[in-house]
Amino acid sequence: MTELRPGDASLLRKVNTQVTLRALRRAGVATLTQLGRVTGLSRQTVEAVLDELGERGYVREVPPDEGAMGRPARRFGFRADAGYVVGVEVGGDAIVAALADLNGEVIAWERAEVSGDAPAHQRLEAAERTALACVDGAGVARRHVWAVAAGTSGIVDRTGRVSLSITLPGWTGVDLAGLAGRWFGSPALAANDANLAALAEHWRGSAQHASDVVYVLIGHRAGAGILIGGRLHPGRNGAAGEIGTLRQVGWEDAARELVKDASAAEVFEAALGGDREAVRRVDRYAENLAIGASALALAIDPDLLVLGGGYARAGDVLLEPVRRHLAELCVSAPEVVASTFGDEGVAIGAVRLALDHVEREVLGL
Amino acid sequence: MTELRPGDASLLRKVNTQVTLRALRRAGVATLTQLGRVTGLSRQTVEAVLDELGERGYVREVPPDEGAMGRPARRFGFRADAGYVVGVEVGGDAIVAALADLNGEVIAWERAEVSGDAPAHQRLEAAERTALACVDGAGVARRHVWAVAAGTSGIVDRTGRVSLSITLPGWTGVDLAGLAGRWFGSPALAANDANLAALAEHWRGSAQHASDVVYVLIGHRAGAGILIGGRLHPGRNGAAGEIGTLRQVGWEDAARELVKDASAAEVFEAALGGDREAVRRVDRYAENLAIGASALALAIDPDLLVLGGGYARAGDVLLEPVRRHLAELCVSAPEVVASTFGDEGVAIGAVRLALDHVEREVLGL
DNA sequence: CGACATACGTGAATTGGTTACATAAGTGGA
DNA sequence: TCCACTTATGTAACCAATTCACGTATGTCG
Repeated sequence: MTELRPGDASLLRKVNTQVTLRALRRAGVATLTQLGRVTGLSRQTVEAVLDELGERGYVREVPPDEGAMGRPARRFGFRADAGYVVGVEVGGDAIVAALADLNGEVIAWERAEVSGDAPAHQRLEAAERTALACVDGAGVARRHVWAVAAGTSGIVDRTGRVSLSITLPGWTGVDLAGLAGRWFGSPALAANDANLAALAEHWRGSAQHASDVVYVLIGHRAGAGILIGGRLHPGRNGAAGEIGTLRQVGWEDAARELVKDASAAEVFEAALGGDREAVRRVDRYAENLAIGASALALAIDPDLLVLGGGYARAGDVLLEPVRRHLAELCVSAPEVVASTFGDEGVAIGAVRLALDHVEREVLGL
Repeated sequence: MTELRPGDASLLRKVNTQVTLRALRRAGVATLTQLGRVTGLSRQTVEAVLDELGERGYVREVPPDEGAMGRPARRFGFRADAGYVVGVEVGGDAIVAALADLNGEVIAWERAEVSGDAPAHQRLEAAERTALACVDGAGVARRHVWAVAAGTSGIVDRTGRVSLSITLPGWTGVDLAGLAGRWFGSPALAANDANLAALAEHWRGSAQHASDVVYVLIGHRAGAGILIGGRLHPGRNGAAGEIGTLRQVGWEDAARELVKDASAAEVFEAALGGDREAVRRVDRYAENLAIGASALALAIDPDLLVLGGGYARAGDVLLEPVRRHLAELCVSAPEVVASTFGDEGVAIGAVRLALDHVEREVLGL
């Protein structure tokens, strides 16, 4: 239930600040009159709001446009460089960090390899180093990082603690959000990697126009992330989408059978070339995948199913059989598309999560 | 995305009207000062709001309290009888209609049997007759019915049309909401029965304190309804929760095996008495149920799983083995409870859905 | 250089809300 | 019966946010 609070006059200003800010960010740079028109507010109100935002450092005046008719209008722009957020993927064999401004423009990447057998403390140190290097390398002051989000495999509870990890040694029980908060002394969040990848697709990828999304992250292990109404649905324990653990679904050994003796890329390549055995194996893998995916699709009836992660790069060689099997299994199968992002999806989703936090807590609402 | 509109002063009044109305409905009857205290608004504002609501017919002044200290305060109450809603279950072999006031108090029930083989038009006529009889019998004028909602088995799309029904003859394609709208000339909604039953449990049943709920309706056929954030999650095509159609899940023939030669009630009775064969059959049924339920639970990771419908009345004889199998299948199995409502759950959920519509559309927000 | 277009600046009016304080209308005890 | 006490009501002054109206400023174009 939405907690409904009474409103005095200052509520109006809050609402109109949000409206104006949103319009300004969409427009990039705009005049008072333009903002008044798109928001439906009077020019005077927009001006008052922008004055306030200017004092708080979120908005700056830019030089007026030249060559236009009439008196030149003052122009304003959102100060995307007023603050920054960091999104980090703490993966099995790599750390990926992204630094983004308040518009979500990624201005720096940093990447580091890490052994899959590395103990938790070592992985955490690598993550911290990578995040700090990313920020320092871009010449951004650390105190300007307003929020950090981290994504990792396994089940992450709502406090940002890894409550269960099967793949990473010593990872269960790690308070990822708590530790990440110390990197920059900022608020910090943590979530499951597939969930974040789903968020990324909804933000700037294949799922922009979908509201309910199931994202299946496929690689050595498969996991799923779920968006309901465009928002993360982690579930009570952060375990939503963990369908792979159901024996009947068969995600456990699906990947193992696929690769058996060759690398996954080789198998997909061979299947694309028409190799009978490879085609059969890919089809079998697709079927297993489709069983789990259909369980999710039937449960949630999403607008869209996105396949991402390493194996998704295979493209239609894999997508087609998945679509075929899914259609057999589902009453009304959702559209199936490939992820837009490659390795960066999780970090981009983490950036989005951190931005969500900033927009909620700092910019108000 | 929440469409963010600019606010002028009248927005404040809207917000404060909602706050006041909610406080008044919670309190039942209250004075201006009391409402001011709980809402955080000034007495004057509350008075102005209540004046308006009084003119619109939603609030009435009641005689002041006697015997209290100080000047007697004017007292106000929500006029729950300003309007009514009707909730109808259009089931396989019965129609159940409930008439409720704006507080959701059910003031009349009406029930009619209908043959499972009855063609669609006959079932629809029975539904209309039952709904009208319910309202007429309570002495409520038909024009005071502000909204109607109907629940039925099968997949109901977001326009309220039955897009797929396996059990009821000729039911696929019926525009249930459209037809129900003609009964009273009111707005009308339609949804899947399990979804509505879930809503009922969340409103006044076993799931009041849960936010994400999976409700499994078990009887001759099993279906599921899903609540996310306390709200209905029908999915893109209204098919969310239709996990039973997945072959691997085995809901298709679970019930058939259970009853085989006896009635379900007899089997549960026998199992309770310790009959080995009956216990074995119930356990097998519970396992099948748990497989499907665990797929839903893993997908959504709900706060609570509610078992309802005819078979759920068996109680712990069935619940216990379901819990046991579920714990084996799920990483972190949700709590499992029995539904609070018997046959009335769907109609009560329909009442809630109709009330939701009224509160949204008529009372504003 | 004047006509035109467009944005800016200011003041009054409106709406909705709050605080402060005098006044009204009960109860309870002397 | 009357007076103190308690609690609610009524009224006035004030504030915050917004809008509208209108005059003024500042550019371009012919």
